[in-house]
Amino acid sequence: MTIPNRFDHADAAAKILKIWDDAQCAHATVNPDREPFMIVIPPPNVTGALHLGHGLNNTLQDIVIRMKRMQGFETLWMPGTDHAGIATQAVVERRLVEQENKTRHDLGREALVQRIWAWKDQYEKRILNQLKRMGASCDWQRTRFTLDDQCAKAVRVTFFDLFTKQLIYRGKRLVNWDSHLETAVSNDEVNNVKKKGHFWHFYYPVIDPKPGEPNRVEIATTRPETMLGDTAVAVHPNPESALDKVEKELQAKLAEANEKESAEIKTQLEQLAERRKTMLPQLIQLRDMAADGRKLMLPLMNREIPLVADRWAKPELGSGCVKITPAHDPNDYEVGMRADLPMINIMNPNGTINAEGGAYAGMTMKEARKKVVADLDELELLGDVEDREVDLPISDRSKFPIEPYLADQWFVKMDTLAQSAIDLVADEEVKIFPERYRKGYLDWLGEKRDWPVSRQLWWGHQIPIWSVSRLDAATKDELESKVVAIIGQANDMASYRVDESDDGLFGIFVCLRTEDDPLEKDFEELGFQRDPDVLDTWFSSALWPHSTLGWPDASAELEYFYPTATLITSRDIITLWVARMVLMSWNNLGKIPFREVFIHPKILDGLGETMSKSKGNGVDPIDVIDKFGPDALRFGLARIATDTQDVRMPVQYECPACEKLIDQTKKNRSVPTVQCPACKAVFSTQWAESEADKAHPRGAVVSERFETARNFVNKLWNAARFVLMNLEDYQPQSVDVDTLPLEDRWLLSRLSTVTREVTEGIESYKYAECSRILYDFAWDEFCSFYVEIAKPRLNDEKLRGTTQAVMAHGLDQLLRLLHPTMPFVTESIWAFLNDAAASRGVPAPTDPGPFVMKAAWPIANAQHNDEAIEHQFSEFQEVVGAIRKIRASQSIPPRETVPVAIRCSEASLALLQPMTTYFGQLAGADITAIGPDAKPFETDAPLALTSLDIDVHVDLEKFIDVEAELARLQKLQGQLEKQITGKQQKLSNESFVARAPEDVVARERESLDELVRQLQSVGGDLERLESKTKS
RNA sequence: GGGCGAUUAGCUCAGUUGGUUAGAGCGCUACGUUGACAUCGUAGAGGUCACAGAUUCGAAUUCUGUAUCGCCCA
Repeated sequence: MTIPNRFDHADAAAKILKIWDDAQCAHATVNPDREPFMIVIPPPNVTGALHLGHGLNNTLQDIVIRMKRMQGFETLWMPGTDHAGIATQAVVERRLVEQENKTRHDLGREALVQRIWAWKDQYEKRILNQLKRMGASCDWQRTRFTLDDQCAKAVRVTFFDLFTKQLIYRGKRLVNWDSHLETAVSNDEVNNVKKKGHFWHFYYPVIDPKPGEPNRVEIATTRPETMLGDTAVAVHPNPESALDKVEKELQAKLAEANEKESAEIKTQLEQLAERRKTMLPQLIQLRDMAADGRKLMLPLMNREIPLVADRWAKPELGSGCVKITPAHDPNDYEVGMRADLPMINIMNPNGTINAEGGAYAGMTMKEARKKVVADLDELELLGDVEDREVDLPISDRSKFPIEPYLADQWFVKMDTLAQSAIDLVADEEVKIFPERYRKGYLDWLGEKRDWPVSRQLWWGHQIPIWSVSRLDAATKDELESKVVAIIGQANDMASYRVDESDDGLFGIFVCLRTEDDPLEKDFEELGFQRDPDVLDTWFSSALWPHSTLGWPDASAELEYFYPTATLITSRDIITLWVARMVLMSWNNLGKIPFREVFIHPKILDGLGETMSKSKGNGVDPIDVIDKFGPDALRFGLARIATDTQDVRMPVQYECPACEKLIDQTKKNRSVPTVQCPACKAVFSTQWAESEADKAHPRGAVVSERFETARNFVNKLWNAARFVLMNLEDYQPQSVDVDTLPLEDRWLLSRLSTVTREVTEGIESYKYAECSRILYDFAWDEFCSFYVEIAKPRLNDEKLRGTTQAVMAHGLDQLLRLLHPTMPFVTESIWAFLNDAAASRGVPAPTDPGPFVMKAAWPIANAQHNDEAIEHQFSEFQEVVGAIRKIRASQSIPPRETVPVAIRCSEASLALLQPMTTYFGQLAGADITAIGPDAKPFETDAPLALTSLDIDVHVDLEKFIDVEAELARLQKLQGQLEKQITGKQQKLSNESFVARAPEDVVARERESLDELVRQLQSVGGDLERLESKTKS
């Protein structure tokens, strides 16, 4: 058998994928003979290709899925993608502008949607291919898309149900308006950035002031243009008590403050006192004027606006008065609601000033701002202009500033829905890991804020509501009776509601349960029009676990697989997605969607920033796979998935010419070409646009963090290669475990422990720990010790057969345990192992099956677990280590064999005697004496293993380097003395001796004794060596 | 402003209920390639566990505060 000494992942992976696919290894069916286990994939957005974060997310899911499949569950991993309304439409629109200089309105709804479908097809294909190449064992025959017919049906039925339950209502609400995309975006899609701005002070004249009253009021704003929509100026209803309250808080803070803070607070208190003196009387006067109904003249618009008393005005800040623009500021909106103020919308959907802005109509916000300030200045109504840092809300989708905007939106009432999702997590029906994320989930739902679900987009599930509005009472009654007549008996398919608006007019809203219902036409003939808006993407994602299984239709799959077992996702969508899946599942099915949720860390780049394509630091999993292989990608990700903290992963460009890795910096990650510092070749990056730049070969962005994992794959491959090379004459045989030599029983015991730890670890999402356990076991125990010991045994005809049996079993078990993390290399080796040892196992050989992917997961054999054996073996390992240390300090060449004498107890002798030959293999040692009577050599290098009561002596006759030996012993002596001093101090501390538990004290005493003995022995050795050099 | 988390070797991270000399990988140093593996082996150097207090016989670990960083919410 010839096996190459490198695992050719590129060649193997494609073949293995095909074999699995042909054998339908990942296909799940309803199978009453097995217990079901299902996970739904968090559907990736079709907006763009997958990055390393997806790589992590899907690797973790696949590890669980693969283990469960091997454990015999009927395992379904449901794949699919998400249409990601705003994000995807925004990308396509941006390209439209860039490439054709067209807007969506130039194209029209149908044509734009068609373009987005084309985009979706392209990226869905790419994404699914990425997942497949990573080895994700999804049931690809069931692949879904949040906008496909089945999901659409689920969305429609759910929406109708909520509408019928009166949980969907229409409201004018202040929304975050993206005036570039011309849609509302949710709070979660808004980022606040700090920007330098100004604080402009204006004066509004008072109309008919009474004697003694001021003739103008000062207000200040960071957004002057909004004054066009002002409908009031507010002053605090009780400025004195408000100031008292502020002062009280400051005093309380002062009492607890440190020196530095207290100075600051004192200054604030002084300012407050000053304000009380100079401004309070005026604020009280203004409050009284407000009570008396005094009005102000809004400049530029020449509109009378009231002076109102409202707690939103802060007497401790600025002039103490605040302008109120209810239609363009969230806080002012609240004031407007409280004081029943008119709400004047001054903005067009595209962000320009509308007719309400009078002379300013048609200007952009920016232009209007400039002009308003200039005009007020002209009128001598402009006061100070301060520099100030302001929070500027930016749309995460378009990167344009957000305008608060009053718009008609559909809302889902969250009250009872949210409560159900709270209860289910609070009662641990749904468990969230790590547990700390529970709080955020519960707090967010606890606010029970209604969910605005309208999106002014074309890409998504169009809202199934037809409406007629602005009807007077009589017309309403007439139309309503017609609606009732049309609906008639079909009230399970159509539903309506009537709303009265502020101005006493009515609107009628009809919701239809199914797509293309013939009733549509009937309503349209009555003048009903379908709402052009689409639903928030999360509405369809919220149904994902059950819509993918066929809901609302009854399906055998739904019956069998639901609820799913676990959801593995990232923390930023706990509220947006996880919470909504819980409440929607409860609403639609009365069931939880999943029993557990695991939140995994995020991957950051070397600078601690999130990876993203727009920064240029994003890593494509495919690039990592091409360079390091899919197993290395997966193992490399799994081993960093702890539950504590996000992971930093420094990234590099790979020079396509010389393969050197070049660290990414803020500078070089945003340039179109980079010159390799090693070979001076120039390569292009994702930013290359000009033909000249693109002509250079592309440099992939990867991370050297995957080298460790790649090396591990190689180590496993080569260990397997060794095993396979020594199985040529393998014959299956049963093994009597009790009569096996120590090293075999040690391996079996370790396998039992590792199997238990890994099984429990994967079940509790401890990926990093499992990876480490497997890495250490495979490398440091199986390879470094078991295989090394097996070498001489395989040359011994008497031992060869059993050795082959145990070794084949060890490799077999290791492959199974590693398979969920490293599916390709393990499947590849599995095929070779099946050729060499078709039947294998301890104690009795069995048929392992054609695929490790479908092989049985190991069960920790408690009978093989033997602590005494493991302890004994570690004695052996320590002796090996001692010999190696002495050799290294003496620079004895590895190929030289050195005589070694081991002084030990009778018990240790019994253990070590049968293993003497292995010291040769592992430490190049020839054991000349072993047992209680073993003596030092004439030219001796000793090392005492006091805790084991073993002295290791190496004969240096042929190699003695006195200086080196003296140095080694002196260093040892120094270390011992330091430790002894520490222990002595500890033990001379009376309260330690008195108060620490007895066993701790006893252990300290014992170890001190041992150290002293060792020091004496080293002292003796030193003396002998010194006298020898003198003689 | 509120909440959550982090700070351990040059880098990236582990570190169970407080108890021998705080670990790993990469990087670094020295030595070593005819048979599984140089994507390797053996050994070594490298740490005031962010800082300041408190609790305790004993603190990387528990508590309080400070600083810095990250995320979420307002």
